[in-house]
Amino acid sequence: NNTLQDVVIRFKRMDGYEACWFPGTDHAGIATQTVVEMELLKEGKTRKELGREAFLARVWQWKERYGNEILEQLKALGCSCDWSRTRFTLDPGLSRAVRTAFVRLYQEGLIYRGEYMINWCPRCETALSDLEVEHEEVQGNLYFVRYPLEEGGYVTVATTRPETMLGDTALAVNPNDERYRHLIGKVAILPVLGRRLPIVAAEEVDPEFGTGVLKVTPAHDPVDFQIGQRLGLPAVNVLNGEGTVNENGGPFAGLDRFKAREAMVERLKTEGLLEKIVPYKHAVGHCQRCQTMVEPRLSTQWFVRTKPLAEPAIQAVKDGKIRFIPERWTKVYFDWLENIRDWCISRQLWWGHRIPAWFGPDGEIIVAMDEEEAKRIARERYGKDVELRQDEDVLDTWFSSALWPFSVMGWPDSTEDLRTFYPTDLLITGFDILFFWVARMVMMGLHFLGEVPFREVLITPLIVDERGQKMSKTRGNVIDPMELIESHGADALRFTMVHISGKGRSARFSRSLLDESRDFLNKIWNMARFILTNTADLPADADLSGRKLPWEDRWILSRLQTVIGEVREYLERYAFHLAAESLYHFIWDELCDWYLELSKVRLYGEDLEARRTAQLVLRKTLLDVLHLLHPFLPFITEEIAGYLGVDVSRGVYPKPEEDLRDPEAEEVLSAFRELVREVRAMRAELGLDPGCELALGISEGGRASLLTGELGGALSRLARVHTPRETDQRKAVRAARGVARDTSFFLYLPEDVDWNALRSRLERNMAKVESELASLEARLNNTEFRAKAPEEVVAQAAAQARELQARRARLLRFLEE
RNA sequence: GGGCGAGUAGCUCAGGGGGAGAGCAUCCGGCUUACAUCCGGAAGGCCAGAGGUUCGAAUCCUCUCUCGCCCACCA
Repeated sequence: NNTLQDVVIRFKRMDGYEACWFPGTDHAGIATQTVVEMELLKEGKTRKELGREAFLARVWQWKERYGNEILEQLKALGCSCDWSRTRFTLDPGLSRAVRTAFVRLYQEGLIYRGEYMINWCPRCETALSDLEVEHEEVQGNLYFVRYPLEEGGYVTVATTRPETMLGDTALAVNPNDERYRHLIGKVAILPVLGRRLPIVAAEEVDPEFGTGVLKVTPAHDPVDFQIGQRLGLPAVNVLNGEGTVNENGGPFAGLDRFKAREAMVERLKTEGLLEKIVPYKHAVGHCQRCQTMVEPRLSTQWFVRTKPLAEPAIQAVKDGKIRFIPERWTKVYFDWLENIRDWCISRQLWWGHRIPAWFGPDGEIIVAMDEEEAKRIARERYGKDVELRQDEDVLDTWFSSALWPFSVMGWPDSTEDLRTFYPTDLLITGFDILFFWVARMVMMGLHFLGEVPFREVLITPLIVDERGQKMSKTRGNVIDPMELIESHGADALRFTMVHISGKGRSARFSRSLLDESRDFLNKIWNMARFILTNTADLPADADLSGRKLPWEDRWILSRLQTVIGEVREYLERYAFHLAAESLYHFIWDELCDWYLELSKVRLYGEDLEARRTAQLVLRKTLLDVLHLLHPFLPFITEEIAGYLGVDVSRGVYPKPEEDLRDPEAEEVLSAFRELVREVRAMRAELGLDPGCELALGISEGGRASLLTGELGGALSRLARVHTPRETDQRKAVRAARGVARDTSFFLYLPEDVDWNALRSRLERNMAKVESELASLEARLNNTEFRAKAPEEVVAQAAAQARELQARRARLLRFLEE
C-alpha cells in the first residue's frame, strides 16, 4: 500500500505536480487498549484497579514507545511523505474536529442515544459496530425444546442458544401457518422460570425453519427485538457485561454463558422437555479484535443515523465524482451503502475520544464542545449551576478516521491546506477497510465539506503468505518489513510489492520474490558501474547533437522512447506491475544483454569520436532509466545519480522524444540479434568450443552487406565470428548452413562436427516454420478473413507468409545438401 | 442465501480479440576485463471443462467444476 502510494507521489512530483502526502496514524482504540491490558495482566493488574486516569497514562506511554514504529517503517521504506504534516487521531486538533463533528451531527439529529440491539463482546466488554463482527461458520446444535401450554399439551421450539430462554417473553408463529394458527393468543409456560409467554403472530417467523415456532427473546436477538418492539413485549436482559448470567437467570445466575447453556440442557433433559438435539452448522459473530463470540444484547448506546449520510455518498459515485479502481469495487460500495444500518459509535473503553455529552442531575443530555460549554448550557437550562457527569464512553476509532481527509488539514477552521488540497486526488487502500473507512470518509466529507474527500480510490490486493493465507498475528505468519529491508534492502522490498500488486484480491508474498528483486537491483548497480567507469573520461561539454548515430544507438534510443511511453501510460492507469515489468525487461534483456555488449566495440576501440558517441548514448540512456526507475527504487537511483551530480528525486519524469523513434533501426537490430542468436544456438548445439572463433559467410538476404559491414564489428564480437573473403573459406572442413529471418548464412567449421545435430536443428526449424506457415496460409486463403479483417492485419500476415516461404525454401535446400 | 476473485510451463504468476510469455526449478555449455545475485543455449503448455459470438477466442458472452474471499437478523 505504502509502496504504491510512494510510487504515485514521486511520479507525480517529478511530473510537475504539487504532490503532497499526509502521513499519520490512528489510535486503534480496541486493539491498543487490549494490548496494554494484556501487559498489565502480566503484572497482575487490571485496568479497573488502575482507574481511568492512570490507565490512560499507561496507554500513552505505550503509544510513545510503539506508536511511531509504523512511521519509522514508512521512512525506512523510503516513503516521501510531508513529515511536517504528520497527524495522530488523538492530537488536540483532530480531537477538536471529532468533537465538532459529534456536536453538529447531534444538533442535526444525525446522532442519537438510545436502547437498541447491539453486538457485545464479553471479553472486550464493549459494544461493537456491525462491521467489527466477523461471521464464522461454527458447528453447533439445534435444540428442540418443549414449552408446556397453559391449557395443557406443549409446543416445540428450536433454538441454538438455550441459555437465552431465560430472557424469553413470548413465543411467535407465522400468522399464515395453519399448524399453529389456533395457538395465537394462547399462553405457554417458560420452562425452569415458569414465566407466562403469550403466543403471538409475527411475519418474521419462517414456517420452514425448525418447528415453525420462534421463542422471542427481545433482549438478545435482533429479530426478536424487532418483534418485541412492535408488540410491546418486555425485554429481559439475562447477561452481565462479561458474559455471565445475571440475576434474571434464576438458578443459573452467575454461570458463564456457555456453562449456563449446558446447565439449561441438563435441566431440560431431566424435566423431559428436551425433544432432541440436532447438529447444526451456522454462522456466529465473533469479535474482530479478539475472536470472542459476540452476544447480541440490548444496550443504551450512541448511534449515527446513516441513511441520510449514505444517500449523497451513493450519488457522488453515481455522478462520477469518485472513481474506484478496479471498477468492480463500485458495486460492493453501493451494496453496502444501500443496505446500511445505523452505526453504533459508543465504546465502553477508555482509550479514545471521550463522548462530549454530559448528564444533568435529572439525567438529561447536554452535548457540547467541552465541559465549560456544557456548564453554560446547563446553567441556562436549570437556572443554576448543577453537577454534570460526562458520559464515560469513548467513540469508535473509525469515527475519527472518517474525518481524516479534512481533520488533518485543520478543519473546522478554514485553512490554507483545506483550500489547496481538499478534495484530494487519490486514496490508496485495501478493500478490507472499504466500509470501515472509505465509505465513511465519503459520507463525512460530503456532509461537512459538501465535497468528496478524494476523486479516485485505488483498491490494492491484500498480501497473503506463500500458502495463500491472510497474514495475521494469531496465525503467526506476519513478517516485519524492517527485517526484509535489512536482509534485502528497501528497494528490493518495494520492487517486490510493485511486482505482486497487479493481482486480483490477494497478492502472494514470498521471500524468493525478494531474491529476484535483489538480483535486478544488482543488475542495475553493475550496469551503472559499467557505464560510469566507461564514461569517466567523457568531457563535460560533449554533446550528442550533430553526431551520426550507428544502428545500435538508433535502436536503443528508439526502444527507450517506447519504454518511456509505456511506463508513463502504465503509471497513469496505476498498472504499476506492468510499468515495472517493462523497465525490468528493457534494462536486463535489451540494454544490458545487447546494447552494453554492442557498445564495447566502440568503447574498447581506437576511434575516439565513435567512443564518445557511445559514451554519450550510454550516459543519456542511464539518466533516463534512473529517472524512470526512481519512483520504484528511490534509494539505488539516488545513489547512482549522485555519482553524476544529479538529484534524481527532483528530476523531471522522462517524456518520449518522438524524433528518436526509429522503426528502421529496430528492424535492423532485430535481424542482427536473430542472426547472432542463430549462430550461438548452432554453435551450442553442434558442441563447438564456445571460445573458438568461426568464419561466417552470408549468402543471401537483404541486409547481408549491412550485417557484415556497418554491424560487422558487433557481429564479430557478439557471435564470435569473423567474415573473411571468399578465398579464405576453403580452409574450412565444411560449412554448416543456417537461416535467420531473411538471411541465410554459412558457418565454416574448423573440424568435423556432429552433422546429425545440425540436421536435427534444421529439421526442428523447418517444422516450426511449416506449422506457422500452414496456419498463416489457412488464414490468408480464407476469403472472409481477407474481406473482414483489418487491412494491416492481412498485410502483416501476407508479409509474414512471404518471409516464412523464403525461409522454408532455404531450409529445404540446406537439408537436401 | 447473495456477490466477488482466481484456475495459463514442474512451481509462483504476468498477459487479456489476430505470432502462447516471465522468474524460479530442470538439462547442456561457459569464471568472456559491469555483474557467477552472472552469460550463452535447450527442453517444457488442447491457457480448468462445455457451449456460443466472431473471418479469428487463452482473451468477449453463457453454463459447469475446483479453490479462496466478502456480505447476510433463518432462530
